[in-house]
Amino acid sequence: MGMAQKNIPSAKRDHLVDTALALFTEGGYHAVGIDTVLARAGVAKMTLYNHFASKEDLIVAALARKAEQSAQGLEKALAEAGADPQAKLLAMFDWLEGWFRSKDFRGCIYIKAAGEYPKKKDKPNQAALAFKQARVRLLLELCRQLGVKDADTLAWQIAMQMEGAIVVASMHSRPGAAQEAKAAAAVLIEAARRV
Amino acid sequence: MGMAQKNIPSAKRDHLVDTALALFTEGGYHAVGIDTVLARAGVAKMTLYNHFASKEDLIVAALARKAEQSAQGLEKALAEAGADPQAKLLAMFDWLEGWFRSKDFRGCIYIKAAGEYPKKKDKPNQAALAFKQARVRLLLELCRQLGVKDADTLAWQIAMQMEGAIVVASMHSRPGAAQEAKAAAAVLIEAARRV
DNA sequence: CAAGAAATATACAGATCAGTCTACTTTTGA
DNA sequence: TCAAAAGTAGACTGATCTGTATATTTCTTG
Repeated sequence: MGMAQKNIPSAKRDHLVDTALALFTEGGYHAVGIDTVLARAGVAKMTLYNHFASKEDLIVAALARKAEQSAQGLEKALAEAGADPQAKLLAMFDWLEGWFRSKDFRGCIYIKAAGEYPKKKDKPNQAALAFKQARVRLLLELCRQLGVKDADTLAWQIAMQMEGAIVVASMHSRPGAAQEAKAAAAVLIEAARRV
Repeated sequence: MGMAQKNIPSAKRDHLVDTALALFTEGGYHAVGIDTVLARAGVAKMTLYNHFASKEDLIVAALARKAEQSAQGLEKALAEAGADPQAKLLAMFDWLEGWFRSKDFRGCIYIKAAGEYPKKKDKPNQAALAFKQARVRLLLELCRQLGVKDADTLAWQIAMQMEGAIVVASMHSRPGAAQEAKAAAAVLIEAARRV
């Protein structure tokens, strides 16, 4: 019978996830219905439910897809910044600016996912938190490499500067926020070095 | 006939807005239906639609109610901080921490509103942006009083530190983010003074 | 080619959604 | 007191929602 197994790679599944990511990014999670995604993807409803148990699972897959893309782009940007951890940290804000200035920038889908699925047990909420935690771990690792005394505090401060830049850039339509945040991060790093 | 006029003060209307604010804060805007709000408020559906043209208008009213409460609390905190603009700026982060540690802290309803109503023409989006703009204006005024050279940049940097603190506190369940952000703001202010 | 898997179209269930309508009751204020 | 205003109950649209059932077709691959 016509039943694909869940989580098995498939071109249709891939396309579905890509379409879902684009539409949820544009319109939000609750506001965009399954039927809209299916129509845009040109895929039958049963194909969706053969690959995913629920809409929330599709959302989680879309969040994971974005996480891959994001990690890939960021790793490249960090590699191009060279070996210096400070240069890498500051390069993250240039990378942010590139995102802010891309024509399809609609803010952070993880912040939005946590907003629309506020309960800790909600799968999109868990996926969003996991992504953010990974980013903080990356910041913490770089701050440790800086050799500053309180790497933990600095990492969270830079994390907040980044999250704030995303919020300001999206809500106020202010892509230049990235450079202001970068300058702030530089000041924070210098101050942390001096301690 | 039984038709109250829109935007006319009324105890029922007030209670409806309070209930809506609480429920939308907890569960999100699309996820919480009109019927849920009405049931919780103990109010008839026609009472809602006699006071508001649509659900979105009720959301806007709830956002406005929160803005009043927020402005009231913040003004008090700033007044208690004394006349020094730097003290006022740093006091904002203590005020943030109080909010983060309140048992009903669920993140920023304006960030969420902008996320769920992403189009600029959506009324909740406009209301959310207006609130955030007002806050930036307040920060800018305080930074100008500091007498630093680039008050504009400093104001946006502190704004980002605040927004980031809100995101981190809510997503990572980290109310202590407020103090880390406060320390960061102090560093940024000191650096801006030196220029 | 042939068999099995994958994807399809379509109809449907059952719930929920925002919003309307009507007739009735309660509250309010001159 | 009495009339207008405000609020209520409840049925009712008509749309939309997630998810399922079924029968058919297309694709893949040995």
